[in-house]
Amino acid sequence: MSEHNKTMEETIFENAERLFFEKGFALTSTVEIAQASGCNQALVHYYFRTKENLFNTIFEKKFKQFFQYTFDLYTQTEFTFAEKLENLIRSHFNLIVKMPRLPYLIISEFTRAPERLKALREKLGDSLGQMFLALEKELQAEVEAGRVRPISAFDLLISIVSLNITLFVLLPIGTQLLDLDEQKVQQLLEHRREEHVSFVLNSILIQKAP
Amino acid sequence: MSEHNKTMEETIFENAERLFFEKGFALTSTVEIAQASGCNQALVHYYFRTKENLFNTIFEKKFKQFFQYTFDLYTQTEFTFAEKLENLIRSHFNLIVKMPRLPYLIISEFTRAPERLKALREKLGDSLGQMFLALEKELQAEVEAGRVRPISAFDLLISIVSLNITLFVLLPIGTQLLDLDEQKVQQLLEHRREEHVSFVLNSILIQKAP
DNA sequence: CCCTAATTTAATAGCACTATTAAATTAATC
DNA sequence: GATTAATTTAATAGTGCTATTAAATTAGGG
Repeated sequence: MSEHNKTMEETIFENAERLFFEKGFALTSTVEIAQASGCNQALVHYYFRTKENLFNTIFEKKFKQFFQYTFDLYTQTEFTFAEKLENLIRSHFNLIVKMPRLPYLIISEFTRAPERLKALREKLGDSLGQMFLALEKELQAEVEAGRVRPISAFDLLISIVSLNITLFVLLPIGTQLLDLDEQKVQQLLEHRREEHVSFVLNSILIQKAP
Repeated sequence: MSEHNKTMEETIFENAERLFFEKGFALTSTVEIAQASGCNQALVHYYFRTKENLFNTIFEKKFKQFFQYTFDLYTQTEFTFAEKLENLIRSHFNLIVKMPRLPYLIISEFTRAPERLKALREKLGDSLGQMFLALEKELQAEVEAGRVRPISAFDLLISIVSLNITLFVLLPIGTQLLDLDEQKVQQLLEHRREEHVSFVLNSILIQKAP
């Protein structure tokens, strides 16, 4: 239990968050947000002025959160490269499990209004760049040691991200298409998580001849 | 040159196609389609009755086209498994190059209205299933021969599709974020196409000890 | 209890859009 | 050239939405 009862502003914010994530910007109206929060629609505008404003606040919060986590994933150091990579893939996957609609939202909202990207790039700061450089350095050391096939950190990350996000972007469609129940979905996710790990490690690690 | 000048119905259809692919269903209005076609907005409704109708006609056409092509990709037989796989990945990639906005449209429109899936599943017929079975059979033969690590056709296809489509879904965002010009985009695509081939083949083929 | 500020509501202006209708125009046929 | 059908337009009903304004209500501090 939190100290105080939720203020209406918080309630609105949370309902907006939920609805935007469920249905995206265009299909969520301020009327609906108000109804879900048990207040008048004008109140939504009183607190957040515009729908765009409200959405951006929510979106930026989640976006930053996501990339901050992603950054944190790569700061442990007591592992081998292969282990760290394995961790990275699993953690990134697990992170998306917690925010399964974020990839779709990022895609659809930046496709709708690409100009917002530049603003976010600044707000993100260097964290992503730092992580990238750290990975690149270690990766190239492994390549030179002959333990990893030649590949750039850029390519490696794109591939990992592609595998992870597409699964969640296509999951609603796949669930519908294949008539999957909750349990089947769970199984599929666990299976694919390990498949992503295998897929990437098998692809870049050079097997020693026995 | 075609035999006759385009009828207004065709003009409307083509402009609608272009606009829907550029901006998706929600952000394209029948007014805009009419303006682009040089006619009154009522005419769009005269020929196609509703916007939904027009969109579905266009979408189903492209969707079928895409999967028909995909199916055709896997009917050649005079190659080794590795070569066929290589072909499949490259051709699938090249196909998306020709319809780069289709993946995004499939994702966004089925996310918007998932019930349409069932209808399309029937219209697609067996072609996809056939291709799937053919691949599965060959794949498992390779696995048993020890030339390929154990993996299902399902997993393999998901991974290939993930790599290929995410690239195009994220490309508009990436282009904006990294300030890529047309030439850089071209280079990136060619590079990634080959990277996808390497990534998949390295991942599933078992290297012989020298 | 009164005053003031914060919160909430009711009402509505105004926009963009889809879809329909009836009328006008063009083309086709006889 | 008159008649009919096909095409196109003008006008508009009707919907659902965002945002604003002014008024009403609630809560807190003196």
